[in-house]
Amino acid sequence: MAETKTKSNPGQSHSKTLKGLQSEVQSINRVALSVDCVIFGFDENKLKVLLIRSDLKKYQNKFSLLGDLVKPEEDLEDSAYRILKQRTGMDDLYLEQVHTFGEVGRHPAGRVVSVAYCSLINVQHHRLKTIDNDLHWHDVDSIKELLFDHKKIFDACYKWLQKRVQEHPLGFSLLPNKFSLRELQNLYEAILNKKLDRRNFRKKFFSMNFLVDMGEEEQNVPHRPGRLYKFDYEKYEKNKKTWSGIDF
Amino acid sequence: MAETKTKSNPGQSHSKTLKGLQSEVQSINRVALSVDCVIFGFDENKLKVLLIRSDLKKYQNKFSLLGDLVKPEEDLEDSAYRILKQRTGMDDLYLEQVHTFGEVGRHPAGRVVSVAYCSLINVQHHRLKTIDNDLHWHDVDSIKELLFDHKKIFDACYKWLQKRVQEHPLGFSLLPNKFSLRELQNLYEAILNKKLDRRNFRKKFFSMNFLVDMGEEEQNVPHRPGRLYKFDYEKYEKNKKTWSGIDF
DNA sequence: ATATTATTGTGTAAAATAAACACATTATTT
DNA sequence: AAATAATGTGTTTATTTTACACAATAATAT
Repeated sequence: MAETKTKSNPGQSHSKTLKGLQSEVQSINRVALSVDCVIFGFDENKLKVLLIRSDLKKYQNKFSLLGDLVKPEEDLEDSAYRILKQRTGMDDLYLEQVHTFGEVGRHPAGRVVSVAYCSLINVQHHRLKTIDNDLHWHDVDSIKELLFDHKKIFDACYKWLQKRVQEHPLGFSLLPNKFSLRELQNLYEAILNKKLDRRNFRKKFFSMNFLVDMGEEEQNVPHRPGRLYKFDYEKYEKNKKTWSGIDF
Repeated sequence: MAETKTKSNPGQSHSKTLKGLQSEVQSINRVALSVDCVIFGFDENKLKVLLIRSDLKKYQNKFSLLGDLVKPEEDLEDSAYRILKQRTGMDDLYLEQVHTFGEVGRHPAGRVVSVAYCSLINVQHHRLKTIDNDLHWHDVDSIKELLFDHKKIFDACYKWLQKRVQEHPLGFSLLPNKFSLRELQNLYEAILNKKLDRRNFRKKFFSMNFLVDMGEEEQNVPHRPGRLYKFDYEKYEKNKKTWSGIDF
């Protein structure tokens, strides 16, 4: 919040005290604030989203994003990290704020404004410590309806991801540390929902100079194994100025 | 907000009632929510931002963004439009949400989470109905310090604008309805803070097929006058698929 | 009137990037 | 040993971006 002034008193400023503002902030005009996380994963060559069956009896056959109220003494972003930790058992996940949804009627329990965050996780890691029986991965293209306005929130985050992944190297958060170029391409094809040219795809990523050849090969594939690479963040930072895209 | 479940009770769901959630939403965990608007203008070939001298006695020598608390019965976006209307007297301004700032200590009056909006206005129109003596246009490159964390909010919105203007035709909101290509280029140079090649600039905009030649020329310029154009939103919608950029 | 000034309006060539496309190689399976 | 299925690699073409110069025009100064 910034400066408020009564419309009837234009041109007269310095009329408010901090104390007056404090009481305004502490008593009236408050709303419930929540965070909803759209957590993407990548498994079996499909883009997935982590959902939970609604806690609420009335809505128990609907799926929902993972969210919670922001606590009064908690930074907004910390709130999102807390939800991720509670739900996945994982720390240090990729997390970015996408949009805030604040229509009056969006939540049946009253005025709840929700800040949407997008998170990307490595499904393999998550599998080992799945915490909650009601949490499930859903194919993104199977999402037809969600609780409240969560479909709208999901759509916004999915579009955001499709755009963002073409400008920033965030897809690696969805893959194991070591991956083949085929896996990387499958990921991009799943996110963008279109086929890409294999040779041009390889050329493009190699030219960006942030993939490190691990000198290893895929195991247990029923065909010639591909080389394994890892994403090197330092090399990314060093080279990103020289690329063509805005700031991939 | 979405689904909350006590950490101590994993795997057990459908445990909450809507009523229970309602009381949670209505009593505890509430915060003050505000909207802060970064209002850009373009005048004398410079990008400007509309600021107000702080209302608060304690901070009366600091400048501030234009904001207010969100009312309990007001859509978030409507809150932003209300602020714009109050401060500029103008309706139907370009407005887009940019980011939400929710650190615990960001506001001295208590916990205030703020949603930042970016707005673009035609300064010529605004001049005619300036409402408030404490409102002033500031060159964006003169902004060194603002109230609270408003500099951070401003920076985020300015970066957002620089990126957004290269993907969407929103710069026209900053210009008069009729403008010369030189004015348009000056605008882009001011926003991006760099020189552009005049011939390539013209070629690019003409190729996008949304500028309509008004058959008029500039008046009162001390040199050969340029032709005047207007931005045609319908033509933009019709042709935007055919361009090179992501979705300029 | 004339010259001067400042800016408009226009096209092409070179460079960089993106797109299209085929075949030999290598593990695995049969 | 043959069949399978995917890897690894380069070139050609099309498209996009960049760099760059000069004649035309209206206003101003002389």
